[in-house]
Order: sequence, then structure tokens, then C-alpha cells
Amino acid sequence: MSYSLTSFSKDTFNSALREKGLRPTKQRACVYGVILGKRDHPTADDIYDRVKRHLPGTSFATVYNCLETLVGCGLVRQVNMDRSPTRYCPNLTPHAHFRCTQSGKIYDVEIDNNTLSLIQALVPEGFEAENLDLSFSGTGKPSDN
Amino acid sequence: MSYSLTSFSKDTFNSALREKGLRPTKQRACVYGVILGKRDHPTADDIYDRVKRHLPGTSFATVYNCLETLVGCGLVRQVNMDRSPTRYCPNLTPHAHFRCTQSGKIYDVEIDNNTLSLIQALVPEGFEAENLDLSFSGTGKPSDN
DNA sequence: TTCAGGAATTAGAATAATTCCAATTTAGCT
DNA sequence: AGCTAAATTGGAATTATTCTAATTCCTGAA
Repeated sequence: MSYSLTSFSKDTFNSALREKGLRPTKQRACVYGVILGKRDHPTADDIYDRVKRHLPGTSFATVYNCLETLVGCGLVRQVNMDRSPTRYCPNLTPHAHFRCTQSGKIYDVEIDNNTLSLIQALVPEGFEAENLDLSFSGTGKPSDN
Repeated sequence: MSYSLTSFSKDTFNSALREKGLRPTKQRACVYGVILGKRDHPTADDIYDRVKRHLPGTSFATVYNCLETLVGCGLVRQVNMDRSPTRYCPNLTPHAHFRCTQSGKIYDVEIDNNTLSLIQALVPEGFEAENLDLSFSGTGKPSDN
């Protein structure tokens, strides 16, 4: 086995895919595995590098395909900050992101329920929000630079 | 004169540029003018088309250069939604955006001061946010489809 | 007013992330 | 095992944006 998910995440993975009638392939498992394994908001490029170490034959197209599938199944989240390459995140709880403009690092920022519901209340009458994105950028922890 | 700003916005424009030691050229004025003139969150492409009607010789590079300059001077804001082309917005008050996934239209969403300060309070100790982006996507007003 | 020098603009080439495509392989059924 | 649809593959294509080198334009000092 070139990459192993814990039995817990393997169950989550299998059932999320099966629910949509999709196949839990080794490439998809591997992409999911590397995202869970190092929660550093990797880009598709980073993921490609990591996946290749486990499944050397994998192509870039497959990484993109798998990512799209995983996002579609709600197993990972896409994080877009400005125009920089899309990043992927296995943290599914509602949270915001902070990007340090110096180090480029991205941090998860918790959103408490009270603030979350006030944010959701901003959406005007007649609109239905399926998705919300909240991100900050600025200078991060001095220790990172 | 191929494009005219109101005297009010012309003053804003001139002083914002002069403050940074930059020249208020006709291309920059025109780009600013078309963004103010139709507040529909145009892309660089849209802006290029509109600018060409007033200054036919204008190049794409110039539009990008001008946009960068205007953003740098705080005259317009960049709006990035997912990976779609960057859009530009002359509304400088703190506000969020809502994108209708059906029509592609983008709407400004006001953020009240109370919610705004709660959002700002999410930023953890030791981090300094210079920028905040809040966007929603979902289904918009039925009348738009 | 002229002229020098820096700033801005230009056309087109280059880049980078992502998507598309047609051919091959694979997984899950019967 | 064999069939069929789904998934993967390599490489080409696309798209938004940035870069580059050459030209043009302003502005302020002489």
C-alpha cells in the first residue's frame, strides 16, 4: 500500500464518494491522504509533488481531477486568496483564513457562532448564500519571518 | 476631451495620484472614469473594451498598468471571486460581495459597523490584518435569471 | 521655449495555473 | 473472464496576467 489513510478517514472517504456514485480510486485516496497528512494549505503543485512520491505515475490532470472530485464530495475545501494558486484545506468547520504577506503562510482562523450568524445575516432578502469566504491578509506572527 | 470625470471625482483622482508622485494621464483618467461610470464590477477585459471607445489606441498592458496604479492609490478595489478574472469596484466603503452562480452578477453587500468590528476581532493576537475580504456565492434575485 | 530625463504607454512575447482532449487503463458488475 | 462506464494519462490548448524592449509623452530646469 503506497499510502494509508486511518480507518476513520478511510470510512469518511469511501462513503463520501460512494454517496455520489463515484469510485474510491487509489489516486483519489492518495490526494486526500496527502492533504490530511500535512495540513499546510498546499497548492495543486505541492499536492502533485507529494502524490508522486507515493504513486509515481500520477499525472497533473489526475491531481486536478481528484481535487475537483474531493471538493465536490465535500471532503476538502478550496481556498482562494487573491490571484495566487488555489490551495486545499481539509478543515471543514466554518473558518476564515489569514495570509501573511511576508511569509506567504496561511493560517486557519476560527469563527465563533455568534459572529458567523451575524455574517450570514448580511445576505440580503431574496438571496440565498451557499458559500461564504472570509479572508484576511497582513503581517503574521513575527516568529515566522 | 474623450472622457470626462465630474469635477469632484477629477479632484479625488488628481490628488490621489499626485500624493504618490504619479502622473494623472488621460489613460488613467479614462480607466477610472469607466469604472465609476458603470458600477457593474467589470473585468480588465470589460474595461479594455470601454476604454477603447474613448481612447482607441489604448493597449491591454496599459489597462493593466492603470488598474494596478489605481488600486495602489486606493481609488478602486480589486474583487477576486474564486478563480474567475479579477473585477474592479469603485466602492471604497467596507462591503462584501455576493455572486450569483447562475447569472454571474456581483452585488455589493453592506457590512454594518457592529458586524464589521466582530469580524475584525476574529484576527488572532499577534496578527495584523491590513485587508479583509468577505464574499458570498449562491443564488441571487430570481428577477435576474 | 527648448531640451533632457524620467515616467508612461505600446505591441507582442512570455508565463503560470488550469482545463481540455483523445487514447488507454481500470474498477465493478454479470 | 468479459463488458461497460468511469477514471486516468500525456500533452496540447486556453486564459488571465505579466514582462520586455522600444517608443512616446510630460515636466521642470536652463
